[in-house]
Amino acid sequence: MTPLSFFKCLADDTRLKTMLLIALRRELCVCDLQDALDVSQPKMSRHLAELRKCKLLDGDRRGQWVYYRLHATLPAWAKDVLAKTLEQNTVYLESSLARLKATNSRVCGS
Amino acid sequence: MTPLSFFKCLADDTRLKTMLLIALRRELCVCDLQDALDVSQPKMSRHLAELRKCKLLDGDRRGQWVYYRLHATLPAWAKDVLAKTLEQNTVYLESSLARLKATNSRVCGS
DNA sequence: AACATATATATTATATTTCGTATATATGGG
DNA sequence: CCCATATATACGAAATATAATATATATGTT
Repeated sequence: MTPLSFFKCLADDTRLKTMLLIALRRELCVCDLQDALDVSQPKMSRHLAELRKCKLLDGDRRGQWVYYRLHATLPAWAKDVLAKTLEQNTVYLESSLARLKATNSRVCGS
Repeated sequence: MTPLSFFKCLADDTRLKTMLLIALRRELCVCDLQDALDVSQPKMSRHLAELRKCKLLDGDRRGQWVYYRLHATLPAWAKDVLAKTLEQNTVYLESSLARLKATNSRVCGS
């Protein structure tokens, strides 16, 4: 993973928020993300596919749900970038986080 | 400057290398960058214009040359991102750095 | 097996980005 | 003022990215 491909992945609102939310929460399933980011199902899935392809994320299926987390091979500097960005940009994630919490208080997919 | 616009700026080879080189060397003039990155003059200028517009860089003219440096208002987290990226990706910058050194051993623009 | 839910992909249209070429502006030196 | 050099911008073409819609696959339930 080159720095360029890493930043290209972060250069889209859906993907950036996805990465930050997962960095924060360790793992999230597709429907959580979809609700938190308020995007259509295919849109969410497409962006996750790209993040998988670039090895930023890895997904594992548990029953009908697929849970995504940071890819095991994601370099330390990339994790640091996510952590720094997260720390200093709470406003950017605000509304997504609010929706995420609302979703999580229900059962996923209910 | 939102995290999204920041990462969009870094999502291009010319702009990313430009930012990293300037983070490393504090300031560089257009022709140095143009030589180091081996790109055409309008291409260099266009990307610098975008980095200026997004307030990642600031340029000041001294005589016929314009020197670029990190924008005074660039947030600390953004500088940290550049520093981390720089530290752990020497290979990515390798050849540009080599060309930069070669150029700097001459007078700029000779 | 039939059906519901979660997720992934394909197709096509649209929007955005990037680039090359040409041209404009700014500075410095005869 | 004329010319050379450095830098910036405008414009149209080509490449790339994104999205909506439709469809496919996988799992769980009855």
